[in-house]
Amino acid sequence: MSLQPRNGVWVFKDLDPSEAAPGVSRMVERVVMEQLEAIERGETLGQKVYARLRRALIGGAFQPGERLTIRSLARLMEVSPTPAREALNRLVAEGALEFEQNRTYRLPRLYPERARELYDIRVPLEEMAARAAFPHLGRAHIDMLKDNVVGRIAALDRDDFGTSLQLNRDFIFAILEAAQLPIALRILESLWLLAGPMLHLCYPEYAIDRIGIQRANEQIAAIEAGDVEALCHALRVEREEAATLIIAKLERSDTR
Amino acid sequence: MSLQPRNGVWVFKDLDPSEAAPGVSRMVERVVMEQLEAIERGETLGQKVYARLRRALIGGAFQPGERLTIRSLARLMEVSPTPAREALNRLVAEGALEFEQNRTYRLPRLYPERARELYDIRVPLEEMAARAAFPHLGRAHIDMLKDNVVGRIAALDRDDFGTSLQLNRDFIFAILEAAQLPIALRILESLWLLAGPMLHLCYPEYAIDRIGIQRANEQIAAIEAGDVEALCHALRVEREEAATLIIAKLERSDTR
DNA sequence: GTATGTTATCTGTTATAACAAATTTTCTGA
DNA sequence: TCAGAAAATTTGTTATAACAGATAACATAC
Repeated sequence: MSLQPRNGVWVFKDLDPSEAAPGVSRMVERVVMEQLEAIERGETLGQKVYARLRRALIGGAFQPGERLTIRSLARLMEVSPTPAREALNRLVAEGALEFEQNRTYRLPRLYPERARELYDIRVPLEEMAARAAFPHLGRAHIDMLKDNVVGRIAALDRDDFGTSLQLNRDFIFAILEAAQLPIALRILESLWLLAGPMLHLCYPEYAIDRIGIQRANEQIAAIEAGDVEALCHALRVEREEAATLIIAKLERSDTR
Repeated sequence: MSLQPRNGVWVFKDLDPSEAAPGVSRMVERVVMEQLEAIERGETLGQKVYARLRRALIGGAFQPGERLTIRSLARLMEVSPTPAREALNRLVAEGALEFEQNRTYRLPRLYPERARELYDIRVPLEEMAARAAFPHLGRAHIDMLKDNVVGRIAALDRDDFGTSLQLNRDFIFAILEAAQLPIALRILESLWLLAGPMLHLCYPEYAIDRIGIQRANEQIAAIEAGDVEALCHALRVEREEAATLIIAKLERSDTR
């Protein structure tokens, strides 16, 4: 498993065949070790592959429209095809990958309509969750959110967009998790996964003028003031701004 | 694969061990046939098992909290554990099954909070979809919906609650599909699957006074009148009535 | 050079065997 | 009769082999 930076993103994609067969006994040994390690923490290999692949997808490690194969993923993760296939199937079930007619796994292409739909779903769902979360948001949450914004500003100051995006995600889900709605949370997490490649596509551009920071501060202020409507309004505005930016970007680069 | 009626529902659940081993060669032969058959229509065995199991779950074939095992499902469907496990994992990814700490598959228990959450998610999502669908709803759709209601009344007249519930589902999704939002549709289908066992739990009770028919007619009238707000209002009212009934029922029978 | 047919490789799918952990059953001792 | 230990069974997990279909590479014929 070798990770490499590509276009400023951490990517693990080099399927160099030269390192594919480094002695079977050595490989089996390593697999067994990983297996034990995974079992130690109660995680199956399939879950581990899924988690890694998910992180890679959010991180923008793969190109939209790119094809993924069971065996290459298995080689990459140093497991057998079985858990690799399991991870791919789970991502297909979530909509993060597409399973085509000819039985190939592929990253969805990014069309403007897809971005539009994603936000049309997220906005009402997140608003519902925010309303449910509101009574549970106390001093501890507010402090955490403020720290989060401080961290984001610091990250932006040093052009660390990866950390900034991660903190952006943490901010949103800190609120959503407070709603204590497990089904909604699962859906929203899968929607974040679907949005991942898009966000990554134009995040520096979005973050550069720090409009997101401003919206975050508005949301914090609304929570402190006990104003649900203001929170929902700031939330809607932020998402709509992001959606507009992404859709515009996709429309410019839409070759279909 | 033997189906049997239980509590008025079609169930395939008898795992009588006596019919488990009807001669290996005979079984292999049948599996190969099924395999060829599945490939003919471009469907994998895993997809077939998934589709059947999904239908069974919606139909109320399993009790909430009931445990499912890979091998018993495999025996039941006359396939190997691999596609059976694939189907179970896919249902876990959708939230229709729970995967517990001790690595067992189990149907979620029905608590009032779960029903409440399900409707809190469905209502804003379906309203969004209905608004998106509205411009596409023409004469053909209206006629289809009217036919649907006629069929539902006829089904209720002969106490055919299974058909009535199926037509209820068709009515809802006829509108939702018109929105042409693939991601939203996928989510709403999985939510319908999650709601399946609940609906089935108290459907006759809900259908008996035909309040659903009344709401359906209101929705049709709203579409004919070109009144989006009226459509969404009728939709919200219908879902809220159903939610109230289900939650009340679950609270009465909640042993936790 | 282009088209066509053939071979080789790669693809996903599935059944199977082996393994460890959990569960159930059985046996044993009081 | 009951508690507890031991054996047997069942569980999910994973690697592997075999298979059919799809794709690619290559050679052959025009």
